[in-house]
Amino acid sequence: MSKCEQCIVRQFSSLKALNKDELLRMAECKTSYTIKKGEVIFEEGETTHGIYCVKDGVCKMTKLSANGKDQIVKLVKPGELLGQRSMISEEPTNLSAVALEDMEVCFIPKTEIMQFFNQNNNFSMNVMKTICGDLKEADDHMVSMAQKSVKERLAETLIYLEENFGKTEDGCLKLQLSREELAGMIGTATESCIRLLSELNKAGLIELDGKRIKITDRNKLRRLAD
Amino acid sequence: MSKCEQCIVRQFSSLKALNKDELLRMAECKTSYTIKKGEVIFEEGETTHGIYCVKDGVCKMTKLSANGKDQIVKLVKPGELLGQRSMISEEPTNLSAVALEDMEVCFIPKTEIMQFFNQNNNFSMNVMKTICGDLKEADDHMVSMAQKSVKERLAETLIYLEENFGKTEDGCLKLQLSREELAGMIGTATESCIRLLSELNKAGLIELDGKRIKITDRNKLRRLAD
DNA sequence: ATTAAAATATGATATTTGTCATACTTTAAA
DNA sequence: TTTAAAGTATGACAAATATCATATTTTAAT
Repeated sequence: MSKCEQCIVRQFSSLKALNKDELLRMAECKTSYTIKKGEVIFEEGETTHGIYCVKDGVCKMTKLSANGKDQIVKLVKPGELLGQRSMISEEPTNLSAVALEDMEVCFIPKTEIMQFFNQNNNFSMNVMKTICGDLKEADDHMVSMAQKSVKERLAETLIYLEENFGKTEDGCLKLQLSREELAGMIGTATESCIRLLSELNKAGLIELDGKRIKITDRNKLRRLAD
Repeated sequence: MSKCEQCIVRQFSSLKALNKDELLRMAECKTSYTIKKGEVIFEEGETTHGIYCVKDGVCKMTKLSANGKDQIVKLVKPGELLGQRSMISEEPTNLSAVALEDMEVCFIPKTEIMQFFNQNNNFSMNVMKTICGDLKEADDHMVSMAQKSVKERLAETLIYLEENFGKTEDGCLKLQLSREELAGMIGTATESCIRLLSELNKAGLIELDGKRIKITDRNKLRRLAD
């Protein structure tokens, strides 16, 4: 059982407000999991009894829409917490969490988190601020979906992926999504996504090498995204 | 200065967790406003220094998109609070609030709310739960925007308006939105919205009488919405 | 009551996007 | 290494949606 005190990613989440004593208690009751790429952490509709702290690897939060397609609502990276929303609301989760890479996560039971809420006001405020940030992002995201064209959303998403998940030494997006997943992020058909990628490629804004994508003209791409 | 203790709408918001003492304090520092239909309560980008409690009337929360159209992100009715998100995040608001009807609202300064956060854990949890509920709605809304057709979104929205804002004695939607506003809710061009309303009218699912809309076949409309 | 302005309605047309078919390429399993 | 399956790519076409033009109706100001 590793010590939460020494865990670096804690610094990036609401958990940074916890004191030594609280961290020791958390270390004792947490459970660590290794999750392989493609595996499900929890599924839409499930009741979770705590939250997951992502130590390593990225996962997607998806929602199955009425037409049978998986919409990717959000990507979650190391340092972030999973499942706070449904734990606080005391409802089943509205989203599924699926690993996009091999992951390491720690599960912290609800009872423990609730104690922190009661004892540590800084922690509560941190969680509240995080959720408020998520809400703002969700609203902005919704407006994009409603008002922008697919091409604009694709451009926007490519820039988002580069800014938030970085690039490899040769300049390609580090986070590799399938075309289907990319289509699921921007809310379009896989073929449309592929077609528009080709178009951006021909226009010289990006380069395609199989699954790998390199942004070659960031400015034009950003202008396209609005 | 009216007493918060006796205000009915308080029961519907996070404020129901406040005790007598806290309510007295709040009554002393709050400011009441009357807002006429069409007036702006706050504008996207403004910094607010507290929250508004809606006592009467409905308002729309909008965001101006890059293409110059106002997207309606959310409607807020009596009993709900306005501006919590940006107050907690300590950021300018990302949305504008505009009255759709004559309104009565009370402004409660941030300092006061922050004291409640520190003293009253029930209140904090209530606020947190409300914001979590908003987040869930925003995510669901986003998926609708991304995956549903304009016609499906229109059907969905009409049902939402009836369920949440009721109907007049003669069965029309009580909340009267202009076609442009309705288009702004579903994220489409005003003409498309008008055209689809005509279509639903001809198909016998709704009846149109100028600006007024009556749902005549709720089941078919619901099936259309998915 | 009259009139101008705004809102609603509808047609014509262009553009965007989705769907289906099919070919090619990569990946992973036997 | 071979082979099947999955993923990527592209064409052809259909459907959905936006845009522009214009007519009609409603609303509000004079």
